[in-house]
Amino acid sequence: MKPLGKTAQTLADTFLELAMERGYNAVSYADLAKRLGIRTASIHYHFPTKSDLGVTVLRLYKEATFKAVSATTPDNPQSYRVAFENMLGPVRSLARIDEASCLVGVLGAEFASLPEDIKKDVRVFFNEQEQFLTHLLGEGRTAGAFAFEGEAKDMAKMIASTLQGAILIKKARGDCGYMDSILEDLHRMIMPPSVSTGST
Amino acid sequence: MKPLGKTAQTLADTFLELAMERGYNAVSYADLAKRLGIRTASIHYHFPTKSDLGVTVLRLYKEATFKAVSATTPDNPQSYRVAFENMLGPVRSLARIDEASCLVGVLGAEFASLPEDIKKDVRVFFNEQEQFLTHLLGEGRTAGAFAFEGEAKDMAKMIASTLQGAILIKKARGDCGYMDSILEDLHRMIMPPSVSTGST
DNA sequence: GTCTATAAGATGATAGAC
DNA sequence: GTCTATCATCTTATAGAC
Repeated sequence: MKPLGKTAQTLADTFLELAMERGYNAVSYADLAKRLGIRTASIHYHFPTKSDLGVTVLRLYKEATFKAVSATTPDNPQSYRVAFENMLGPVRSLARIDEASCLVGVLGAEFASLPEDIKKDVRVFFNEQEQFLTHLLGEGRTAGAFAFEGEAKDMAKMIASTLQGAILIKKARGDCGYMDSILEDLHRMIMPPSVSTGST
Repeated sequence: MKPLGKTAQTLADTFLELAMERGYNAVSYADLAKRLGIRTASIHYHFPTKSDLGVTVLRLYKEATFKAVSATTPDNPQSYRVAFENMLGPVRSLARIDEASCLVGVLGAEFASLPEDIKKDVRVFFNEQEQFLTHLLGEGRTAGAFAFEGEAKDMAKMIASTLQGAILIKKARGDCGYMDSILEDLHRMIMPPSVSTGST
């Protein structure tokens, strides 16, 4: 929606970075203040409460995650594969940072301890991700872009779960290469035999 | 190793329950004291520091997870399938509790904020799980119990990641049925066409 | 083993000056 | 927008009585 001011944006960026490493509960205003060289009171000017900050960061994260998704064209099979690859973009970025994992996954892990606003947004994220993937896979299969057995929704759940788990294990093991075989396997799982692995 | 006293055991059980819902950082001695009807000082008698408690709980969790794994018999294909199903036992239990997810996954999500002892144990857990699954799948395939393409290690990573991610998403969405299709899909992924889904 | 009492520090947050 | 000062509360942890 409305663009953040410079300090607010830096605060959001920093909070995201730390939360992806430690979790929501382990990031304090004091941590952010130290990083930016300001006082904690100044942060409250931009984000009155911690949950305000969390909601904003989650909103930006969601926008970044779904913006990469180009519009698909029913008569062009290739467009579905492009959309799928776009969806993987942020994942591939995260895969290279060994201390970080998906913000939404982290929040999911801490779920019961989160403020109500954030709980809601995490649920919405997973719902929308599943819907997006289900449509992409279902319509893409009809268009001949993908090939797999069973329901599109079940494949969407498989892919979302595998990515989420892999990125988490990658972080805990500090192994940047962990996701390589996973991404290839997922690719193989939905691509017709003719399509080769599109690694970046 | 050494069995815990009654209070220590209850403390460990309660900590596990709460940590699987909220994360490690969001469970305090005050929470435990309230639950057991004792004072926080009493908890320090059983577990001097919080990381002592965490390490103990993680050890018990690991033992419960791996104990279900029966010894496999190379000349009996069925024994590999039994071992695989035993491994899924704890997962199926967790799948039915909608507020809970895997302790190790939760700790993985909070990784950078954890005490060093616990970080180490989390890493060891994931390492051993991968090794166990790799051997089970590899030798099981040789024995004719499983059928899949590619390296056993890659399939082990797929399965571990998918389970971890699915159980996390299940918790965030509060959807007990979420894992049903996932477990069936994983089954289908490694079982020869003749073997039907062994649902509990 | 459990208690009271207490400490020392962190935490999220506010009021009001500049 | 950022600061100082201050707050109430929570957090892990210890000393010592019962």
